[in-house]
Amino acid sequence: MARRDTRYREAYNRLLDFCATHPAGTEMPAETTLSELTGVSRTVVRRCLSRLSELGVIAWNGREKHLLRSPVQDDRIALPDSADGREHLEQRFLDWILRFDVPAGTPLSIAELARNFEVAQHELKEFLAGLSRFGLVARRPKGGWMLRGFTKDFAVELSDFRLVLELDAVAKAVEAPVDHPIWQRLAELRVAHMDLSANIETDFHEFSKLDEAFHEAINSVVRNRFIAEFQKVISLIFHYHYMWDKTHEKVRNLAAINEHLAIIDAIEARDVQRATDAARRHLRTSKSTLLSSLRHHDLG
Amino acid sequence: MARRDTRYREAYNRLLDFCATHPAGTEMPAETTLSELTGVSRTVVRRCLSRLSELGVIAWNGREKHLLRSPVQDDRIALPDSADGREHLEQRFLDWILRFDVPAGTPLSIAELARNFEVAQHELKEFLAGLSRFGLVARRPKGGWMLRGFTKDFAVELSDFRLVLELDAVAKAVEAPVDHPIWQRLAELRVAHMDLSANIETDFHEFSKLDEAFHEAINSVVRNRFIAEFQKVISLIFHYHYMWDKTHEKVRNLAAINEHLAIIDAIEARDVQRATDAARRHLRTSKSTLLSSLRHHDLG
DNA sequence: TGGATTGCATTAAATTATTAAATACCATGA
DNA sequence: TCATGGTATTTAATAATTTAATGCAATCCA
Repeated sequence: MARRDTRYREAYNRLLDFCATHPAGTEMPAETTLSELTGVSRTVVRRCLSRLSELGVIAWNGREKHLLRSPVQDDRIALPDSADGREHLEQRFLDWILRFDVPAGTPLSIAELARNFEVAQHELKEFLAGLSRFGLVARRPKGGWMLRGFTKDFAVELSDFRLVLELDAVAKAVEAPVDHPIWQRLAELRVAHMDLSANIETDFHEFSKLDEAFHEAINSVVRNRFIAEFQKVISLIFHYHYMWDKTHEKVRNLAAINEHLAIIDAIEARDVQRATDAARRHLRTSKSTLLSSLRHHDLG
Repeated sequence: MARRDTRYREAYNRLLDFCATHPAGTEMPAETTLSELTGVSRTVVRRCLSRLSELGVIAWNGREKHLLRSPVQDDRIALPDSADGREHLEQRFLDWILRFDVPAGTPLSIAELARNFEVAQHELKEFLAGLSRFGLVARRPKGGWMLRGFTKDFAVELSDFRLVLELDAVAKAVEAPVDHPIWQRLAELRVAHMDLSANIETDFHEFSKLDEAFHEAINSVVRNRFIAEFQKVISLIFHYHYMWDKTHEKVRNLAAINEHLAIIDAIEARDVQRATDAARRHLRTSKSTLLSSLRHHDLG
């Protein structure tokens, strides 16, 4: 029960590795040194030394501690299979909402989500608490959480807000220094867009990912924690709702591809006016798609 | 240990009140009905009925449950003194940062904060997780949290962004319907500003609160979850840094009061151009104050 | 017979308790 | 005297526990 001792286990194995690089009889460094070496506190180092001493790998008596024998495979301590769960939790959570078309108002069960995503409940709670700051989820009156949808009015405002952020980003992109990674990125995106355009008949559903990549690239020139976080959620919401509206998907996506290309052209030409105009046009399309997807979803 | 039974206690007392309104012998309603009446689940209702039965207030046998006697004061169950902690946690936390001039990079101890603010540790953790979405706090590599500061570049961007949001808000305020609470609020704020202006010699440090109230009022016309949350943090950060710079505080605050009054005038006159110009002027002052406060703080 | 109600079991969420790890402080010895 | 080790205290992570909610089958009475 209680806290995991992964830290200790990892440090222990690392110390074992350290021992292996020295011959028997070698004097071990000070606890503080080992602590820095392994990146853990002295408390953990001492626990490790204790075990090393018990197993007879070292002799330990106060400051006197020297290597007795080379460690063998059997001395190693087992690690719990690395749960990289928290890493991509956001990605996976948003993806889940998208993929299963989770409707607004759905109660979110901490226990169930934690099971499915294989993370601890408290981690999921923290995660939801974070999302609630964006109004994406909210606490329910009698406890628990729910997914919040948004009304048409809100969708309009969100679109407008997105417009403001993205026009700013486009303007900054146009003025990015020549060695900024954005140029490389834009060149790649241009190719990807043209490829998809060529195979639009079959691969039109691939556009969603490309759209996300495109907007992320544009916004990457804005170095601002606040805006970056918001952009993540905004792009999620747009995607989320795009998914709902399957009507004319191919035609719509082809049109969007061309709008993207126009923006890329203008940015590469370093033409602010043309770039912001193109962006404005594209975002207007986006907005109406979002609104119509809301309508369709409400009817269904 | 474990979960609080406040819900049960409150429901129980409410049921007692209900019993008091009926004479002995009255048949009690169904569990479901009582559940709706008290706003808790049937599980809790049954626990309450159990106790009522034990104390001889009712006779309970399956569906047969009737009042035996009127409840007396002594039947009541004690409530834990209402911890409204979570309610104002944000306010109090931000206030603490402000008041004690907590510098960037300060490690935040969950345990200590939870003690000081008298909330449970897990609540504080959720709260910090929320703030981390705004980049205001962050996890430290070896666990725990820290307060993140921001660089001068970031302050500039934040100011610019604030400008965008607030100009939008001002423009919307000018077009607010006549029955919108903003008008009442603005009238009150005008009086408060003039009062403070009259007593500026002694009360100039009171401006900080007024400033917050003013900007909050302006932004209250924008009905958008995202922007609203954002504004909260922006206003916090501006306050936070205002506090650092004590130079010329009186003069600066008097100037700001007049700028505020100019904005109020223009909004009340429903003059968009004048209002946005006034706002732009005020926010320019704000920005330079923010930047100079950063400089002073860095030097100190 | 069927709709409402209860009894029971399952599941979830909130909160405490417990353990691992970090840190602070004192003691000691080269 | 300063680096190092010993010990105590404190903190953060997480499991365990309790309250509360919910779902389903059994049951009662019209």
